[in-house]
Amino acid sequence: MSLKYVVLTLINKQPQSGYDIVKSFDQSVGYFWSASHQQVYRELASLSESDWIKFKVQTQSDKPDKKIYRISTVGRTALHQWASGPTRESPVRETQLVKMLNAELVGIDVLQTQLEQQVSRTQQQLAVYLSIESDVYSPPPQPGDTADQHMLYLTLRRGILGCQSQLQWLDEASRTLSTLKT
Amino acid sequence: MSLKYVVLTLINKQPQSGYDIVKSFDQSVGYFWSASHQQVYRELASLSESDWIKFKVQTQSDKPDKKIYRISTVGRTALHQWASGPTRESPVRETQLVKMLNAELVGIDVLQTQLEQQVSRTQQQLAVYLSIESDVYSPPPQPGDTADQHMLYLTLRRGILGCQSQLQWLDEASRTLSTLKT
DNA sequence: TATCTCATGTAAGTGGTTACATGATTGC
DNA sequence: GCAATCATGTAACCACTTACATGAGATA
Repeated sequence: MSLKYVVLTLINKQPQSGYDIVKSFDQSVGYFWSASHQQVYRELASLSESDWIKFKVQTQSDKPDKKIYRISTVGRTALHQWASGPTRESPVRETQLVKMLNAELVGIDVLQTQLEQQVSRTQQQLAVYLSIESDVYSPPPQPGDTADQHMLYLTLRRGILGCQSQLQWLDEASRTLSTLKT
Repeated sequence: MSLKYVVLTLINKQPQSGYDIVKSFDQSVGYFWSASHQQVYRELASLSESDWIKFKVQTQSDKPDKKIYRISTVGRTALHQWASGPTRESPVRETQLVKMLNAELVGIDVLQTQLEQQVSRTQQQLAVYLSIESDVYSPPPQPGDTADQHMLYLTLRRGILGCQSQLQWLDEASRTLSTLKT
């Protein structure tokens, strides 16, 4: 799939270690892509083997050594080609909806509890995104700013809008379940 | 993951053949889960092997024979247990956002074209959902209707809200790209 | 003494995609 | 004759998860 290109994108922006990339997945890139450290290290190994990236070992006295990866010319070409191509929509997979279809089997109460948990998780997530928006992006990027800044803001916006849409559905769903209980 | 349980859910509602299940994925269940026929048949084989489902071959004179699957007692217990348990949020993966981060590499024009394609695909999708909503669910399910009907409607609503949120973001993103071009 | 952060990996198993394969019937 | 629908599968490969593993320095 495209984890390969996510990793390439990050290395293209800034030469860095596998550990740094993992941190990006936990933080900034995390609101539109997730990956575990095992995936990242395996991807780095395979990208390195196909010569899309190169690395140099950087020794450190106080911390373990790290490998600093940078993109190669072929790598940048490949990234360009991929990013220019058409985008296929990613497959939909919503576990909660499957469970909802089993309403008669599990009972309404169980579903309500599950939805409540989703509400609080989504609200927390949204709160994080909104605080980033007001801390980092107020005012939002202006025409004079770099394309990069605009794009990062747009990815954050995607996260925010997604959460809000999710919450709206969760509200509809909770109301429906309530009416079914009486 | 939970493809296993999606298949179980469908068989639990109504004993049916693999082919029927594949059709469900292309149609109704399609707006919150996707699966290819290969996946479905493999899942049926493995569910059958673990005795969560049973099948009988139904011979047909005009069409090829089919295997009609039904859920077993252990299968229903397993489904109940899974559906009652906590739901983890599914990992986020949005390819287009990764491409957006490469704005400086590929250029704004390319991204605009990609977004336009996403807009038209999403609009088509939304139109389909909305027509189902007005054809099948007007008026929407009332308190007296079956839980199943309410749940099916909610899954449709999830699809609609998702499309609308996506379109809202696409609009924001397109505007941003326009301002960057000048 | 125990846990956290930094930094890297291997191994086994499951889930998912792509391509290949068959064979009968119906409709244009 | 060609494509579509019905109905089932296999094989190879790629993506992803879970668990296991190491080892040093920092902090409580």
